[in-house]
Amino acid sequence: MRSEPAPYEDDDMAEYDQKTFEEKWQKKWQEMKIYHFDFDSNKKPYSIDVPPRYASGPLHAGHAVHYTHIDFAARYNRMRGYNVFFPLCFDVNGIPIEERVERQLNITRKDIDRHKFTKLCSKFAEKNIATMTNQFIRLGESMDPSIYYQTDAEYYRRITQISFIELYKKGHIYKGEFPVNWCPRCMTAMADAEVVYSDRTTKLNTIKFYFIKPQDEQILKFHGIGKDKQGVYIEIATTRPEMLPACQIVAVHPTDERASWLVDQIVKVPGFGKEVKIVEDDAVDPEFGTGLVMICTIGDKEDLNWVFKYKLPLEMSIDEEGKMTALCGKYKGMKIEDARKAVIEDMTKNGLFIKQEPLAQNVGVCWRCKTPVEFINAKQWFLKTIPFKQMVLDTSNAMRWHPEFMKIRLEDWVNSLEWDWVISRQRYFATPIPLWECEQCEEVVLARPEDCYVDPTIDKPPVDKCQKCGGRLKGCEDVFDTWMDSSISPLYNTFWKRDEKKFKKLYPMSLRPQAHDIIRTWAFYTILRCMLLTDEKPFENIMMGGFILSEDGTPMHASLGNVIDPLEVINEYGTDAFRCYAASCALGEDNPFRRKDVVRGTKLLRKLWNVQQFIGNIIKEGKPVKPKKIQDIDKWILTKYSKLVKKCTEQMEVFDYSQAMKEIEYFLWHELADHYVEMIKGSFYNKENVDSIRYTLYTIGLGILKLFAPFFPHITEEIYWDLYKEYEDDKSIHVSPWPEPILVDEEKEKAGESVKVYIAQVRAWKSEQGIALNAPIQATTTYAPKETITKLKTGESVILSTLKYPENHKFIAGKPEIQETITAVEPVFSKLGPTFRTDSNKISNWIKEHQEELIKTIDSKGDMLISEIPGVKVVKKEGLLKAGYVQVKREPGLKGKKGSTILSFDGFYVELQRKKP
RNA sequence: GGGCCAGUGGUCUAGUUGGUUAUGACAUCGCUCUCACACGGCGAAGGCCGCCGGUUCGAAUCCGGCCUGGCCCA
Repeated sequence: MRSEPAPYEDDDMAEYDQKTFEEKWQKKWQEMKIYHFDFDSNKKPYSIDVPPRYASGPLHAGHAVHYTHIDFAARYNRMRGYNVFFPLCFDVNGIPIEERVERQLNITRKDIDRHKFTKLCSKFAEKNIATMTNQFIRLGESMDPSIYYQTDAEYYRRITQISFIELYKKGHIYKGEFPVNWCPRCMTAMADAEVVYSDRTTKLNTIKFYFIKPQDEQILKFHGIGKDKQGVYIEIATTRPEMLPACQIVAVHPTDERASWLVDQIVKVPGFGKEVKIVEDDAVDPEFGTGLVMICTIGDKEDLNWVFKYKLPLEMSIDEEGKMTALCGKYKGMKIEDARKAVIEDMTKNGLFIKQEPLAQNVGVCWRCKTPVEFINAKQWFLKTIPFKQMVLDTSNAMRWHPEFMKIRLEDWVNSLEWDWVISRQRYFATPIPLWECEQCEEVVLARPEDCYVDPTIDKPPVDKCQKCGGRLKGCEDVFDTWMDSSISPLYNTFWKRDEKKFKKLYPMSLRPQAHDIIRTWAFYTILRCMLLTDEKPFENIMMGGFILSEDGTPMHASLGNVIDPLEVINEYGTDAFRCYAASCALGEDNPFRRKDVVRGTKLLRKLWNVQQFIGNIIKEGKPVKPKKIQDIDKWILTKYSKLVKKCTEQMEVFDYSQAMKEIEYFLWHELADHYVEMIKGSFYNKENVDSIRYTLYTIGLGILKLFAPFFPHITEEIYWDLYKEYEDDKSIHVSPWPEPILVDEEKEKAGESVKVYIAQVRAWKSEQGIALNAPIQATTTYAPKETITKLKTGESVILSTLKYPENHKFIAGKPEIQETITAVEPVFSKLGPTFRTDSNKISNWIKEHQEELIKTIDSKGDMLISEIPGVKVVKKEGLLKAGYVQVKREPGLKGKKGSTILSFDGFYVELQRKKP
């Protein structure tokens, strides 16, 4: 690295080239290995349960922002002195990868050998992993590759399997025959979480159900009831006529006027002849169709409630492949859509069909292939969740949520749960369920934990045959829902069942960062599993990221073509600028991608660079020691800086990055650059208070660089090495300690503010008058109230330097002899309101309407009693002005003393010598 | 249909223990090259704070209803 700072006079000041040094540091950091978690360290660990990135494709800007937020936490805590555990990791199991591979090769998984297929999936994922690993580097992520994991590796799946065996032994796992969400295309069961809802138009068919008994003619007066030569019938509207063979009952709402006639009657299912009873149930929507509904096992979740309520048999009309079952008679083996058409055709032929009309419907579909989800009765493995609702809620309460309202979403989800978690999938590319079953008696033989990882479709069971009946054992072909893998990430990370000592040290983890769309899955399942296995919460903090939308405010979707590639942004503006946008995204809120904030980032970075170059020139002679006397204006900026450090630290602690960033930015740009630097420049070049200024600028320069370091790792490292490294021991700013407040002097801060205002006003005035800022002005006297003068005098040297050292200048307490007129008297609502309540409107109106009179009175008598306002009754004798009920606006006359001009600013006056003619 | 979040100048955004003059950025318009920075500095214009109602002396802020967008669920 460079050792000699460039001399100030030289033109070859450090060049600002963001992109070049970003690349340089990304390489160097890898060589320096500063982001490695140290297992032998005595430092307190700060462990992050990083979301293992799903390996189905490259990161988009939304992911990039989330991982950048996590990196802020990692870098901040590293500087706070923690031993940060921040693994690079990927999630590799599951259906989406299978699906991409199927689409890419134009095959289905059933076309080729199971194990060949999973190899293809691995290969596909590996390519994406390589791409994303590079993306993480380009994003400036300080992830640790030495604690890398991916969820499809045997070392990881092994832990999933062991956790299953443990849960099985604890009695939390069961195999059940249960209607499950089933995708007929993917041929797999799905968790509720995998069902998405989609609006589509379907057809509502009205068909005839004939009564088996003759009916009273009077019944015909009701709607939905008719008669033809075949007899009296009720009309029922259905979107699923192919499900008629599984029809169990017909229902009508209890308040329906037809209910008393219909309930307990028997009707015949059209086309199939089955006889079903009519019941009354208030779950029927009287507005829908004819207000009469048939209930089949089972068309949707609502039907399932009826199945339980009326204890209906689980007759299924649709099988696993989406074909009609034997129950459907002549329609057996037909596909759902074909069967629907055929049934309608046949009924039309037989006069059972009345009409068909379009219907907008919100239907549950497979989240992956958008095929409408069916329910089938299948044997599946379940993890009990319903008995543990309270446990999850209690655990969630024991963790700190950021932002807190996200916790409500988990609570709502938990409270609405009705079923246990279906953890088996009829897929290939996932963790095998580690058990064998007896082909005769279905006895379960679990794998031994020490044998895991096992693949029961290949590996032999621990025993030869069924211990119960001697039957042959068959390896389980089902695999786990991928959430079974990802929801033990805190256990994997902390060496559960691998290294008890490490586990004790690392569990629970410090932070779970994640996005809010997977609260019901990742957060919920993780809390559930970890509690069941360890009886302790998995993490201390949950940081919930919002959604990053496209620039137009719509969600990013490949199909919409609005996906933003973070590398494209980085190539154009640089990583630190992208991270500036990321920092501007408030936690937990939806943020559209704002290119402007990236551009703003480039400006901020340049400003930081320039300010630091200025400081660099001032500190180039060596590290300044703390001087015996720190000048007042330096105490002012050091106080402001110290308050910034304190506030910013608090905000970083609660992951409020957008706020923290804003504070630092404001301090840098305005307090430090616009005011402090401008104030001290003149006196510094004049060699006044040099030690104090050098110390102040070094302290703040380095401190602010550190505050920025988690956000802008590249530029801060570059500047650190350029300007500070030769005086500091830390080999990287990212492993240097977080700054501490230096001093807080409230009085000097207030005085400094007055000086700041004075100088800013003078500079603004010069700018307005078209006077060059470095031009001297012949100010002879500054007038102001006594206390303001006292404050201004503390900054006399910087004031004089700003005024460019007028020959003689005096501070005088009081007002210059000028004509000053009151222009307005305004009511002060915050004072009037609490005192006069209802009357305050009356008073303020009177003040507004009697300006002239009021101005006169105050001008001549100095004040006016509140009681003098007509209609106001007060006990105390109070002066309007004295009690603070009004504010007086004054304007100085333009005339000053002979030979001089008087300028008035807020609260002070500067007398200028007129130029000699 | 339900839960949560958001709705503030042309665009984006800060601000909610209620105080009448609402923050900043981008864009626009003046002025200005000053020895860190013209990708800078100084200034101007631009808002019935989504809509309607309520509470209050006073509402961007509290309450109720509605509309729009996002996420999740049914």
